[in-house]
Amino acid sequence: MSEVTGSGNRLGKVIVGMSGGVDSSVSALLLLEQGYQVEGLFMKNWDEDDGTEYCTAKADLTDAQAVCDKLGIKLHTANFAAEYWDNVFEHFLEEYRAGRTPNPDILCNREIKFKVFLEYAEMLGADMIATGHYVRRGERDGRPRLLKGLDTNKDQSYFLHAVPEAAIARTLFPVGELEKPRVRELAEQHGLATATKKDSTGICFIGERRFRDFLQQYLPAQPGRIQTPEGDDIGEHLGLMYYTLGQRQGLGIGGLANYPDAPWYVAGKDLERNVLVVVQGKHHPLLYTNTLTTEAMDWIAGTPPDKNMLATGVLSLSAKTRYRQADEPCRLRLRDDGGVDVVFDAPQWAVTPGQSLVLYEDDICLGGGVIRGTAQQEAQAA
RNA sequence: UGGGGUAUAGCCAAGUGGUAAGGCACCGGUUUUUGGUAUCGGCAUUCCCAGGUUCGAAUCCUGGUACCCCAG
Repeated sequence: MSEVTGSGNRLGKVIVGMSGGVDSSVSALLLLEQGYQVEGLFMKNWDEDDGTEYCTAKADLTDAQAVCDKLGIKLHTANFAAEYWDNVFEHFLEEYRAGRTPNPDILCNREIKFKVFLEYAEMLGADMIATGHYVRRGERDGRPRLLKGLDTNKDQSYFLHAVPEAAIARTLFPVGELEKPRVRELAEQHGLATATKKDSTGICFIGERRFRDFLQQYLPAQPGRIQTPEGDDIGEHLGLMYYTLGQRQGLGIGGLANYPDAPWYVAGKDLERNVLVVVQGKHHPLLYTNTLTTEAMDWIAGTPPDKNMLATGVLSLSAKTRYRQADEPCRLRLRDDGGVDVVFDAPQWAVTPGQSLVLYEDDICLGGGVIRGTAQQEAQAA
C-alpha cells in the first residue's frame, strides 16, 4: 500500500465524480495515493419535490463531503438537472410511449457523466476525470479501449458502451482494477464513512422507487386486456408502457381452471389493440429468439469493426442484451443505416426492444446499440 | 323449484374421521447503478351458514343458503 502523497502535480489534476457511495470514495483515495492532484464533484441531476428522495440525495452529499474531508480534498457541487431532463429523461419517456423499455443510465453516461461533467471538470482546470465504475481503460494499436472490470461480477462496461473513445481517453477508473470486496476493505482501512454503505440501485440520480408508480406520474394509465397468443382473455393491464418483455411480477394473473400451475410472463405488446400478450412458463418458445436488429450503433472506436473480419468470422464476438447477463457468442452484419443484424449461436431469453445490445471481443467492449426488435417480433407486428 | 352436481385463502386446487398439501397472485428481504429476471421468506386457529353425532369433523348426519348442469 503506497502512502498518500498529497503534493503531486506531476500527474495532473483529476476531478472525481463523487456519488456518496463507496466506489467513488475509494477511487478518490486511490488516485491520491497514486500521486494525482484530486478534487471531487457531486452532481445533483434530479430535482424532486418528493420528500424521501430529497433526503437520500442530501445524505449522499453529506457522505461525499465526509469522505472528501477525510481525504483532505475539495468537493465541488453541480446541478445538471436541466441537461439530464432534456438529454436523458425526455428520451426515456419517449421510448416508453413507443412501448419500448429504455435504459436511461446508458444515456446518462454518454450525455451527462462523460459529456457535461467532463466539460465542466475541464472548465475547472482538470486534466482528467475519474469515476467509480467497474471498468478498465486499456490500449490497443495505440488507442484507448474500454475493458471490462477486473471483477467480472461487478463489470459495468454495459453501461459505458456508448461513451466515445475521446472521453474514455480522458477518464480514470481506479476501482476497475479491483474486486469489490477489496474496495470495501480499503474504505474500511482508511476510515471512509461510506465503507459499509449499501450499494445504490435504481435509475442513476433518481433512485429506488416503485417503478410503475413513478412512470405513472409521467405516463397516464391506458388499461387494456391481457391475452394469450391464442387469444384467450385472462386479465386486465394498466397500460402497455408499464410492462416489459419477460416480466412476471405485476400481472396479477392467478390460478386458471384449465391451465397448468406455472407463472405467466410478458411475451409481447400489441400496441394497435392495446393488448398485453402473455405466455405461461419461463421456457415458452415465444420468449426465445436468436436474432435481433439494432438502431444505429455507438462504436467506442468511432467506426465499426472491419467488414472483412466480420465476414470471415476471425473476430470472436459475443454480446449481451441486458446488464448482468453472460456474454453470448454471436455474429453480426453491418447495415447501411448504421445498425446491425445479430445472430446468436444460442437462443436468447426475452430480448427487449429499447434495451441495448452490447458487443465484446473478449474483454474489450466494442460498443453497442438500442435493440429495435427481433425477427419474430417483426413478424408478429406485420 | 323435477333430477344431478359443486361449495376449502384474492385465484386454481389437494385433503372424505385425527387435528388445513401444492401452485399462481400478492407482500417483504436478498441480488442488481435501467426496466425486468432470479432467489429467500411471509401469506386459512380455519374449510358456505346453523345445529347434531364423536375423545376428535373440512371430512359423517340434519336443516338452510348460493352457484352450475340436465330436464322445463
